[in-house]
Amino acid sequence: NCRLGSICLPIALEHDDIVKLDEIVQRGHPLQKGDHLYREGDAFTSVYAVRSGTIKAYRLTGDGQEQVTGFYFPGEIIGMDGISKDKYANSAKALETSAVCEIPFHRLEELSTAVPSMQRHFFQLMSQEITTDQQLITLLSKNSAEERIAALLISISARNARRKLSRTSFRLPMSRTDIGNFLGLTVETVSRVISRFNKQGLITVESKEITLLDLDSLKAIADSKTEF
Amino acid sequence: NCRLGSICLPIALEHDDIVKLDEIVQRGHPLQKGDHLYREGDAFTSVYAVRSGTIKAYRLTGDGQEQVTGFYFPGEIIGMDGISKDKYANSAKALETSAVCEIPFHRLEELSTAVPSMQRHFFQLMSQEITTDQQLITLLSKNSAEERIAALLISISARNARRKLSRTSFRLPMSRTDIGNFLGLTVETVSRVISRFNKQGLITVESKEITLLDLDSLKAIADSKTEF
DNA sequence: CGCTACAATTGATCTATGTCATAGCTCTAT
DNA sequence: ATAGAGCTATGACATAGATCAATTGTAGCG
Repeated sequence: NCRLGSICLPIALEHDDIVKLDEIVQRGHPLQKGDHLYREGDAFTSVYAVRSGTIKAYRLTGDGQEQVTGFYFPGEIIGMDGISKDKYANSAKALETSAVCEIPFHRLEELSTAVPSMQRHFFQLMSQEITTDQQLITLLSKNSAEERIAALLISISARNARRKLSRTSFRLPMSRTDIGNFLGLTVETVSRVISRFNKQGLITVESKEITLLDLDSLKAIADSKTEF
Repeated sequence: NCRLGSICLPIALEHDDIVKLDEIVQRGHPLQKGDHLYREGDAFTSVYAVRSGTIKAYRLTGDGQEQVTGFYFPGEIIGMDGISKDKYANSAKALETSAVCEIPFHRLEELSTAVPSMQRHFFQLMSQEITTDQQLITLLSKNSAEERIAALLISISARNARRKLSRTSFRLPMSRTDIGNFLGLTVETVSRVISRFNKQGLITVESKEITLLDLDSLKAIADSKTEF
């Protein structure tokens, strides 16, 4: 029922292998809004597939500020940053009621050794995370506030589409502060840009409910520099 | 002689396993300044361990600008971003005469299946790349020009130290333009900050030759927000 | 149901960094 | 050597976005 085979794992795996993976996955794990899945520095044990809800990943800077490093939606995998040092490099916190599948890493390693296609798939997931981070680097280093926010809206829209949800109408699970933090902007700037998009007729907003009225124009703004 | 065992692969591997790895590595590959190791979009075949010199990784944005995503020094591994889509997501170019060891990925996969510690090590390398990228994200989104440049200098210094080279005196292999591009700054800002550090007695510069006179102060500037 | 605390908006002002312009420097190739 | 093509440096000016401040909106909670 947690369709790992099709969502978390878009790559072709033999049916038998999916069954094997299925066996090591721990279900359940309901999280309330604000609950932590793990914290920066905790011993690394597992990666998690988001089943429902939204998870925010963030790390603390030297002076105690928060840096949001990603938002994770259903079907996405979180926690792979913990592998290198055997402890999580980020904290992960639920932005709303969420559920995740826990995948104990040592089991995943064993399975990867036994099943080469599983190993390959996991290499690909990690590589994917690298390229996603590099896209964010580009966004932060080259794009204006408007471009960054348009890119985020388009990204969320595309991820919704992948889950067969509306591409144009959805609820933003994160606060304006989190958006700003993720995109390297202040809350005020985020608020202003969103208001501007609203006035320009590109979107409609009622607090967190958002409707993208002119996807093409938003894409044009976002893609002016980078795909995201 | 290419001491893979100790530098590229700091993790403990059995002697026999190192020998096996050694067998699949292709030596040689001399690169002249400006030569490409691979280009964005090329079919992914191998990852590379830098043996000598410096390699710059970069990608092109939608409007054709360059975004530098990393500098790779001896002992570091480049090309892992290519795994997810079976083509390189970055171009890699030699900033000076360099040599690399080519590690064909399909051989590495086979070896990883056969040797669990090898698999684990490669997972760790990829995870390491993720956390490095996330540190850069933080740097770009939270830190001032001075902090970014101090952080880069400290990072290069630390990587030199790891190779038993001088921690305080070295040649910057990349141009000011590349530095700015990597750090999300313009050349002019890079130049000005470096001049300022010079005037403040923190460093000495003669074009690309640089000496860090006051490592502690530089660290204080860099670490004010983030380790790098 | 109303209180409280936090989230979002909006305006006024400030500032770090970008942009533009110029000039000197450095390396490479002839 | 020397010419040329890029690099690097530095100044003057412009601006996107930060900061500060005040107001309104919203969601938990007793």
